[in-house]
Amino acid sequence: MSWSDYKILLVDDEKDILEFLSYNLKNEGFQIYTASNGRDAVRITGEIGPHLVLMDVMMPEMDGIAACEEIRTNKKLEHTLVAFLTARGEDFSQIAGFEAGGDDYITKPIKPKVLVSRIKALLKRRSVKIEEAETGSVTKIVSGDLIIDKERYLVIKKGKDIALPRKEFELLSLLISKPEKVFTREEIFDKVWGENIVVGDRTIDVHIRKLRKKLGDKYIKTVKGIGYKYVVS
Amino acid sequence: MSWSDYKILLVDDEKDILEFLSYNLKNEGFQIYTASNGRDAVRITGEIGPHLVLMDVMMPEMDGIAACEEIRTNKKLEHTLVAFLTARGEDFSQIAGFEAGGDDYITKPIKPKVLVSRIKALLKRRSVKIEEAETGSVTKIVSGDLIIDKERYLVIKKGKDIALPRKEFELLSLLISKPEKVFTREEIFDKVWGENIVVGDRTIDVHIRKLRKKLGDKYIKTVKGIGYKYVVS
DNA sequence: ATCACTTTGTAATAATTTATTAATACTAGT
DNA sequence: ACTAGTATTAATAAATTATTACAAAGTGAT
Repeated sequence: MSWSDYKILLVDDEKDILEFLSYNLKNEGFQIYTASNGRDAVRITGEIGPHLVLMDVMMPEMDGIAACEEIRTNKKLEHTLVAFLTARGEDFSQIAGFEAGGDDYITKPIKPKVLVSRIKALLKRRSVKIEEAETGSVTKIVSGDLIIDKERYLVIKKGKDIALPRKEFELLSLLISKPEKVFTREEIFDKVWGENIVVGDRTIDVHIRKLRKKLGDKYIKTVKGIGYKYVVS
Repeated sequence: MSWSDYKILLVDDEKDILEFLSYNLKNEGFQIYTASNGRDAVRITGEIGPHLVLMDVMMPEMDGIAACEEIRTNKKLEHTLVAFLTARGEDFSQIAGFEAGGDDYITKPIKPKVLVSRIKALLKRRSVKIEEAETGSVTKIVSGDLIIDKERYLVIKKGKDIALPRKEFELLSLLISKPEKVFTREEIFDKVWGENIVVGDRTIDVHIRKLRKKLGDKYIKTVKGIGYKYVVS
């Protein structure tokens, strides 16, 4: 998945800002759509299903927070990321934004470089779960250049199949289910081994080691004193 | 939310001071209420639910500390801020260390300008905790231009991720959980290290140093003789 | 049941990161 | 200028993770 596969909807009532954002993000290859108020934003989001909606908080017609809440009620858009733009100093808007279900907020003014890296980080942070039509259970997870195929119990890295033993597979699945989230050793034990199974302290490390050997070092990061997390390079 | 939406209860047994405070804060638009002893303060607080109680420590009937304790037992008032007024030279380490204690303390005499900015800082720069929907646990704390991301175990400063080791992360989390509140060294030891762990006197300083190095100097302020506080510039 | 093979877990120890101490310098308030 | 408290730094200790080799348990085919 390259940057040009991502659709981003920009929403702001000030034309200048819309142009500034648009220009900088188009330069990175993103597909850019725009809207100038909350109501349009909700409508367009429903139509095109963008990966990210980047939206001003204060707008006529419908403010960003209300629009975000609206978007969040649509089950089809549950994987859509919403980030808010707020002027420095509008503390309370920032806050409300998070509570409305925003994934990030970005303060204006912002330098193009910072804007772009922030947006890339946001987009990379998510993994896409593919559900089976009938049962609704997750059969594949796509994240970065890895695909977890739960049906076939293997990982596809850049088109190459890598078979993994059960424990290793489950460990990786767990970590990749929430990229960037740090899973504590305790959490890992609970979810991969089960609550009352007791194994030695270094067992997780060894499994992590084996995963790293098979996949490469860059996917699983150690957070010392806490646990491990899956990251998209 | 504008300043006139905030209710402040002033408590002092000296009429002059009450007038001084009242005059200056009314000028800023705050809704001001007054009481001249602790017992009244507790009663009025329960009745009107002020956003902030600004209270002298030494008072007849019921001193500020006892009144604060009382207020803290009321679940409905858990978001009420309590700040103490203390005469310069009074041993306010007692106050600061107090368990349910105040969120800030202000030394008399104080210039109107300083008073007002201090109060505004208290009211406005509250940090906001964002809870995860499922578990109800706090996953993010937003304050000023920092975001504490407990899930990813890192601090985001203007969109930049800064990874912190465990102790540093916990120390910062503690301080940022109540901006402007001074945490005594004792409190910090209790909450970050644990009640019976004993470490040397300079350990906290070193961790503060490391945080300052990574985040910049402006976030953590030393309050000599008492402890440290997180401030929003 | 046995063999060959895979998977899982353990133990020892190396490597690394983080925490703490200790010595010394600095600073603000009298 | 003195003092009490804080800052800074580098060295050292402690905690945690990585790595390796190997043992035990499981699997499947003959």
